[in-house]
Amino acid sequence: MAVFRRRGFARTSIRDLAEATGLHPGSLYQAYGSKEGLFAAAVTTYNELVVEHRVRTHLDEAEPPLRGIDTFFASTFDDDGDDDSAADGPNPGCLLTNTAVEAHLLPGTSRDGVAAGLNLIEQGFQRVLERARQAGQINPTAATDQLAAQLLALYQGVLVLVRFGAPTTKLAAIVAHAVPAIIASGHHAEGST
Amino acid sequence: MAVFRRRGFARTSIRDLAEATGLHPGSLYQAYGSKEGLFAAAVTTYNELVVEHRVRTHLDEAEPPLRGIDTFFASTFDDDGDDDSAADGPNPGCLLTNTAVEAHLLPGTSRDGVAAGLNLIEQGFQRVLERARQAGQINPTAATDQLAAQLLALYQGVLVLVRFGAPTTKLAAIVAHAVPAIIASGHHAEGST
DNA sequence: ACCTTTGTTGAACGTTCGCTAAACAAAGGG
DNA sequence: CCCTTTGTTTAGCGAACGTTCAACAAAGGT
Repeated sequence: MAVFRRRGFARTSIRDLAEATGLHPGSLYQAYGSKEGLFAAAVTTYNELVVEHRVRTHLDEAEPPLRGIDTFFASTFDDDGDDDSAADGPNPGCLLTNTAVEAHLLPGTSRDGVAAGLNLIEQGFQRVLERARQAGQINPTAATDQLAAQLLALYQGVLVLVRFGAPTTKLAAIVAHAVPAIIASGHHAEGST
Repeated sequence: MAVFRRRGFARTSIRDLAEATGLHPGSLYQAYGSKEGLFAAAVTTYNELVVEHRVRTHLDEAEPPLRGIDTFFASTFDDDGDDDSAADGPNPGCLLTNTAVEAHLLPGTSRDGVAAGLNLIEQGFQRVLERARQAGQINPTAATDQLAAQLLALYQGVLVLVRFGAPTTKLAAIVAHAVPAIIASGHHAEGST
């Protein structure tokens, strides 16, 4: 899973995967049927182990709710993220983002996995925005589904820049301003009505 | 160039490129030295033919200035973009975005090309924001360099979702709300001071 | 016309790829 | 214990890969 995250599907060979898993090619084929099957399983596992965990930690359990959004973004480029990010070398970004740009060249199972992962994130954004609303942190009439979609787009963009190695200070500034701007647009637009 | 954009570096073979260019492998090697050299040249050409053109059309020449930002975003998923986008099949997104997530596995020349392209876009955003400021469309004290960085991140995220095949209506809604929210944050933050 | 330089072609090289199947090992059941 | 089933290993297959180079063609100069 980590190897796919760093190298992408096309550049990761079965031999790379054999080495990373400690299993030999025959076993991998026995278990997953093909390289694509293995990849789809890796995406699913990534969603379960990484995405769900991050969504739960930062979006479902953080207090105050809006603080969780900040840390969700910041943890993509801080060194306190998931295990893979702590490893030496360039930040691997997010398997979903890295895969999204090549997903149309993969079978539908991998694409469905990416879609599921993106949906986890978007729904997580929406839930935390609902919590923020109930906590009086944002306007009661803010369209949280719309805000969640916007945050997802921004999040993907930040991940691209993270992956490309943009300076951490720049990323932090982007997040510090753009996230509140988007969230506040619920306030602002309604406030001026 | 178009093949790289659709398939990425790793998945594009020299034979693909020979077919696309009409030149044989030996000629490609004579001219570019290696597959990586060819790729770096493709990124440079993409910046010159596609990115510069888009930046000039939408950001440098559009009136009113803020309208240009809208069309710059919208043309990533409308069918009236550059020639490649008009072709049949999934939207190829942006070569820079697609490359950014694998750039650390490529030589520095390609990475420099991606950095140059991203910079073209960011500087284009900043120039159009300056124009908007002079036209009285945004707050005179807005930090246009900061806004430009935020717009670049959002733009990259939109491109990821475009590439992944997100519904056009969803993308349009994201752009319609998030872009003005970010731009208005110059207004809003200063307005409340 | 002939020679030199530049550019192109096409076959083939060594390497790597995804994948397979026979051989082997481990686990389970009677 | 023996047999069957399941899982693993390992060598090797055919195909594809990036790249090279001898042969050929085209362009330029005298």
